[in-house]
Amino acid sequence: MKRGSAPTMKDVAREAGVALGTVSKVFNNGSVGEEYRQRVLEAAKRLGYQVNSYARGLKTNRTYAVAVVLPNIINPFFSVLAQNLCQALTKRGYRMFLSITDFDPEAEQRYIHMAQQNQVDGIIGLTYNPDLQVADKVPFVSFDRYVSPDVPCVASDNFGGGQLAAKKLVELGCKRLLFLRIGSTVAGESDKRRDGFEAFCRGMGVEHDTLYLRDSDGYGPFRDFLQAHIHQGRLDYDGIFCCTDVLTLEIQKMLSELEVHVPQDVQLIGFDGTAIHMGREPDCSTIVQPIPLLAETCVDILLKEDKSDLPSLICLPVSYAPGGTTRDGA
Amino acid sequence: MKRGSAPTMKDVAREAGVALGTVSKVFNNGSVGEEYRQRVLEAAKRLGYQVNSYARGLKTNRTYAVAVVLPNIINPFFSVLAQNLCQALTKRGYRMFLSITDFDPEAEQRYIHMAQQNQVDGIIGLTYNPDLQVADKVPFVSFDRYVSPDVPCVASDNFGGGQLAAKKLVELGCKRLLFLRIGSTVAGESDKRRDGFEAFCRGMGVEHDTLYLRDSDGYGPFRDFLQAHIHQGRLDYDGIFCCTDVLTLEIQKMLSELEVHVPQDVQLIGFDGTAIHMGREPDCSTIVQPIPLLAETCVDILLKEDKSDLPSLICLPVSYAPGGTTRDGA
DNA sequence: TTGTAAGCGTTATCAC
DNA sequence: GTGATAACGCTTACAA
Repeated sequence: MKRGSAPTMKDVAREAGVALGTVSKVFNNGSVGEEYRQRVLEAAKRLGYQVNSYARGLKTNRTYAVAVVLPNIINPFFSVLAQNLCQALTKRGYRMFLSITDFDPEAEQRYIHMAQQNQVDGIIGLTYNPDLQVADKVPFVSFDRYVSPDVPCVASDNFGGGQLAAKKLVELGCKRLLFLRIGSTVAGESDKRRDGFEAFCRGMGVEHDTLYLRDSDGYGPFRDFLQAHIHQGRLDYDGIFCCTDVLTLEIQKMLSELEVHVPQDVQLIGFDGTAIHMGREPDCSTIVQPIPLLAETCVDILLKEDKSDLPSLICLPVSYAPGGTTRDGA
Repeated sequence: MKRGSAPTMKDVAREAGVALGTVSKVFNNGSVGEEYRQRVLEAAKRLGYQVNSYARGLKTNRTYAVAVVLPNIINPFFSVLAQNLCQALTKRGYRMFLSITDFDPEAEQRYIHMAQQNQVDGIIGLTYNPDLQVADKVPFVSFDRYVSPDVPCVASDNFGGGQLAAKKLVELGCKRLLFLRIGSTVAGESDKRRDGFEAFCRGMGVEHDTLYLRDSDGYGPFRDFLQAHIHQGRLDYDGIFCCTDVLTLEIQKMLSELEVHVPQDVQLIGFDGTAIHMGREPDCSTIVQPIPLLAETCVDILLKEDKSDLPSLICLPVSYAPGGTTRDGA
């Protein structure tokens, strides 16, 4: 053993007085005589030996590492997702190598490239690059976004969630509904929240409007819209479905400034339910995404050996949770 | 090139009609004739070649990967820290491999082991295992916790922060102060928040009390304590320093239920200021930890070539930010 | 400047 | 069941 550098299998073999191959077998659950196995294990412990996973990876082409590419982990939804992905991977003996893109399409592409170069066993990505190039050499699962026909996409049942939100509001007595959304210009699964909402309203003949903003617009237009729809102190709408919980809180704040009372004058339902997965009470009444299940599903699909019959879209069920912004007691 | 598997340098060499070593030099900025370089680059592009970093790592013993070990990334402080660490590492050409311990000392030890086995170039850990074993083979930087004499620890100036909080409250007119803390039983740098607070109060002759809970106690005792210290509708204290912003919000909620008004009747200062690093308004008046700087510092120290003159504790400066729970306008 | 060849620490294939 | 030996894809002397 060269001084200063870590011990290798060779060192262990010499220390234990066995052949190199025998040591390898011990660390790979091969069949080895019990006496030899003990000798090897003891020698390894004496030397403080650890398998060099890079050498192993070079040989086996499996690295037990998965790259996760996310816009950030500051947004609670992303951080809870990241945490659940990490745990799901760990449970299966994989390590998570995390990249933060800050919504930059070029960074997304760069990280995907890097990940491939680093021989990861797979990539899970939540990306906004409409023409993302992903080599089909390494398995890829996309979260909430369609990438290409052979890239499976995992998402919540956004359409169903939109329907559910509208249905709940109607059940809670609302007569005139509003859908509020702010987000990326890039098309994604979550756009279907609106589709589901409108489908339900149309189907039931419920009056409804929609305000659809892009991130760059900021919240200002929401305030203007709400203000313009207050007549004699009353808001024209008695039920609002917001595309995220974060937006719901923001709208609630605006309404409070406009002296419209939640949930007496108007009831609010958001989307995500992240707080629930953080062990907290929900911040608002909301459609809950099954984040732990989403994470497990991403990982399962990614690591599935048989890539032949991959579905191209997997929608997971959402649920409703009251949280103070509707008139169904928490 | 064997069909189905990725192209290697050998394939590129053959395709370009040059020797293997030449290809290697091209990808390592060695000196290669311009004509050869072009030939190699083109051949590489044609084949879609990417350097296999595992093979490279095996040879060079540098993997450009750093393990980050955190209790979770759901707590906003940790998630902002993780994000900043990730960015600091990326900036320097390193990848972040994240482990979530959920405060489990055994998991901490396990991940440290794993990280070493995976030949990372270093480990940054925020751990609660009082007798963590970390091989001195791989560089380790500890966040907020003393591990051993030769493991550098990076933390905010918690003592100074405690003093600053007390000083601010006194400047804002408080006469009788209270320090509230809940946290781990494991000793850490953040315990010094109390020390600094008390040192200031003693030095200035300010009346003060302290309530020091462990996580397992829950928030209940705080409520009892506050209730017991309300006489004729007035709280005995007019200034409270809470050990985190999360606790501050919790206390604020309790006080509101007890009909004590913040900041009129009592002023609150928290610790962390995480919201500021998320681009939000602070949730409460607070002592702000310089999270981006903390992350940069961890990474700088970890990757420092010359390990000879490592300080054992690096304290970074904190600052005060008003946020509505004190009587200095936001 | 370019090519050759010897490893890096494993795993895997064989003879034994 | 055990032990040589040849890869794996790359870097790096060293020779040409």
